[in-house]
Order: sequence, then structure tokens, then C-alpha cells
Amino acid sequence: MWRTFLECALALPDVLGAEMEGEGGLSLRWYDVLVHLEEVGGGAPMNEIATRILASKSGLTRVIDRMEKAGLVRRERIEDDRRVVLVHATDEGIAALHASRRIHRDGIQRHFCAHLDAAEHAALKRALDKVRDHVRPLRPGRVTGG
Amino acid sequence: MWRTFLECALALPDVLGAEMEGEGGLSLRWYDVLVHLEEVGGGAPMNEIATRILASKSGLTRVIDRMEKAGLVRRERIEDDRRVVLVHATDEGIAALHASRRIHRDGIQRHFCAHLDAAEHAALKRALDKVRDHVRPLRPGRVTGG
DNA sequence: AGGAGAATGTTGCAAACAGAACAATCTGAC
DNA sequence: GTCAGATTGTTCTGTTTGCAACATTCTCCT
Repeated sequence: MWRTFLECALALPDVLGAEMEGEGGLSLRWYDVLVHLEEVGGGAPMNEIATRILASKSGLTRVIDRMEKAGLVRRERIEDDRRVVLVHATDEGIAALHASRRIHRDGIQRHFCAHLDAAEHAALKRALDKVRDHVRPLRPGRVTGG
Repeated sequence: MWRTFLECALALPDVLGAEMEGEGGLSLRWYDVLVHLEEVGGGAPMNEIATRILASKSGLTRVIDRMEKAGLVRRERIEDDRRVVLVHATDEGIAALHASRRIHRDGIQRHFCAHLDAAEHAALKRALDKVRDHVRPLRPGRVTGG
């Protein structure tokens, strides 16, 4: 049972990410960053993004470096707190997000949801919600250290 | 819903792996390799192990390199097909496996199964089995290429 | 004010991994 | 028999990641 979960946990992001990179040129990580930026609206600090996408601080610095170089995102320093870097999605970033969204949804549908009936879907959501709530704060030094 | 799954998929192996490395000195990957070697009994070819643990050929070569250096495993060339390398667990490897097994089971119990009642457990297994069967052959060039 | 300590992001370094190119070996068609 | 093609594992190279150390900035207590 655990093995089944682990195989899905390893294979699904891999398959979905490969499809997205192949067709839309946006990795799963970049996609998640842009989703978060769109959700919060007006720019998010590095720390918040790192927590949201389960990356370390240094890891996120490099991700944002690459995304900025690709023109999907821009950094902004604010007067309010000069330690903070606010990350904004550029128009190009939002466009790339929308272009990938269909591929993303479609992939999830085909590889994941298509195999579950309504009851299984609900049970899965309920179960994983509990697991997520328990395990999220346990993660190693993803944000506080690193 | 997908997001919940993705968070669990990223966080659970991380938390479990960190616990195992901390307490028992065996990473999740190494553990999976040894589990497979114990299951099949008398030595497994690289290819088979790579498929089993969802690693690429080159990735597994390095994993086995490190495990061999650590004395947990040994390589053997066979006369039957001189391309094949059979990997055997050493006594030390089996001992390490058994030492880690308790930590592994305990971690799965605490971080995963403890949050599911019997019905959820069954539903999860049924659902993930179907997803796994669908997605496993779809994985990118994990074994054939690479 | 002033200074200890926390918080935020970046950089240096090393580990881990995948994909492509490669060498060795086997298989099958002729 | 023999040679083209497939199979198996390794090496090379580039990418991505995390942890430790660091510089900067803020907070809070006195």
C-alpha cells in the first residue's frame, strides 16, 4: 500500500512535468510559482513562495533566478522592509501560465482523476487532507533553515 | 485536490527519508534497493532494480556504486550473459535493512496510516492502484533511455 | 539611543540525478 | 559464419537541489 503511494508520488509529478515541459515549455515548479503569484495577486515574498511550493530558500533563489532570466517574473525591493524581495509575475509569465494551464489540467485528468469515481475521489481528498495537515509542519529545514 | 496530493507526494518521502537517515543511516533509496534484493533472493540485474525503484540507469549505477563502497551490496558478473551485472545484498546490507525496517514501518504508520480509518485506507489503496497501473508504463525514459 | 538576536535572501560547496554518448555483449536474419 | 541491430551497464556533462555560512535589515528589550 505504501509502495503504491510512493510509486504514484514519484511517477505522477514526473510524467506530468515531462508533458508540460514538452508541450508548453513550463516545468511543474515554474508552473506552481506562477499559480501562486496569480493567486495572491500583487507580488509575493520569496519566503512565502518557498513555503508554498515546498522548496528550500536557496533552491527558490535559483528557481527565481532562472525564471527572471526567462522573463516570466521580476524582483522588486520594497521600502516597507528592505530585507524582503517581492516577486511579481510579468505579463509574459501570466501568458505562459495560461498557456500551460490546459496541459496541466488535462494531464491531471488523464493520469489521475480519470481513474477515480466520485466516491474514491472524495475519500482520497479527505484522507490526503489529513495526511497533508499532519506532515506539512514536520518537513525538515525547508524554509527556516537553509 | 491535486495540490493536496502533490504536497503529500513531495513531503512524505522527504520526512520519512530524513527520519531514516537520521536514525538508521539508510536513505529511502538504499532501503528500497535492499528491500528488492531481499525479495528476489539471489541477486538482481541493474535494469530490474532501476525499474523497481523508478530510477534511471545512470542514476542506479551511482546508487549501487555508493552502496558497494559502503559494503551493503556487491556486484557479480555472470557467465550466462556477460553484459549483466547481478547485484547481491551482503550480510551487512541485510543487517542494515532489518535495522531500518522498524524505523520505516513506524514512520509510515505515524505519518500516513495513522490518519486513515479502515475505509479510507481501502479506498486509497484501490484508487492509487489504478493510478499506478496507468502511470507506471508512461514514465519517461527511465530505463529504456538513459 | 544601543546592542543582542531574529528574519530574509544570496552565495559557496557538494550531493544526487537524468540524458546522451559510449563500449561490450548478445540475438537473429541471411 | 557474419553482420546489423538490440540490450546492458558505465562514463561524461549539465541541471537542480539543499545545507552551511554570510550580509543585510528589522525588532525588541533595556
